[in-house]
Amino acid sequence: MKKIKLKYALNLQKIMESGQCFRPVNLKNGRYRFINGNRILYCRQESDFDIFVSCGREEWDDVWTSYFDLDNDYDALCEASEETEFLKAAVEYGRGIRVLRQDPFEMLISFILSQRKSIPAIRTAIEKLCDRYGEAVETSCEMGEVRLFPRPEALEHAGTEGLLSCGLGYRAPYVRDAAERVSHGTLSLREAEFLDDSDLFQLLCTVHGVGEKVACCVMLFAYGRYESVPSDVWIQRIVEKKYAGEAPFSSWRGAGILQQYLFYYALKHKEEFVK
DNA sequence: CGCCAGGCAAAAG
DNA sequence: CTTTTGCATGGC
Repeated sequence: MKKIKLKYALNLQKIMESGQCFRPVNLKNGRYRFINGNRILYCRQESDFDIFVSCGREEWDDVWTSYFDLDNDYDALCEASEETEFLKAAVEYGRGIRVLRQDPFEMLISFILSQRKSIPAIRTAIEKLCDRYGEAVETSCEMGEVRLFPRPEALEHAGTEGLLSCGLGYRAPYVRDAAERVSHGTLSLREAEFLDDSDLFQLLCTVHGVGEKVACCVMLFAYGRYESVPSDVWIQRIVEKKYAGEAPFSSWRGAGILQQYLFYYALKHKEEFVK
């Protein structure tokens, strides 16, 4: 394990619980496991500014720094916005959260199947998909075998029946359609990187089962579009309770990042927000 | 058992 | 164009 000193606060537990990722785990021996594409990282947290990682310095700099968005000063974003009392409290409470830059296909599928599911149920469904259709990888740390998120071809060939057996329900055809389009090259998630926000949004919405909210999640969590602000039931509750029904987020720079603090705060204070 | 879940597409008004 | 409705299944 190599020790890394961080420029900005990073908190693995908060990231794991912030609803933007579904596969990272706390292994309960003080170690966390993150998966980014075909790379696997084990880490142990000493403080918000010191972690031990299983990779070398080179891989950390090349792969994980951008995954954890560690060149971005989130506190500066907060100060630059038209800050509200609640935003300040939420940023304080959630300090160490990072908006991860995750694999586009994984995000597309994950958020398509997330609709009308609780976060624990989303995790269960995704793990089943990985166990059945993901490539098995042996880790060097004697941590056993890990399954990667399935490739588009694997989900395409899983068939609606296979997807149904992972608990996808009525979303199975949506996932199949998306996997097929990516697998056939009809939808190029790599070229989508070069589209501006508006074109990217419209492209994502052409996928069956992708609406405004899912498209925003993919833009924010896979493509680093930090002005993208997914609006779901939790955000609507926050707007009602704390902003008198009118969301000021959309005008903030880095609104997607700041909104993530609000979302995390609400998730961890359910009593306060559930009607 | 009943209720709800990081919504969406299709139908109806 | 805006509003309503049906949706499969797991977690609690």
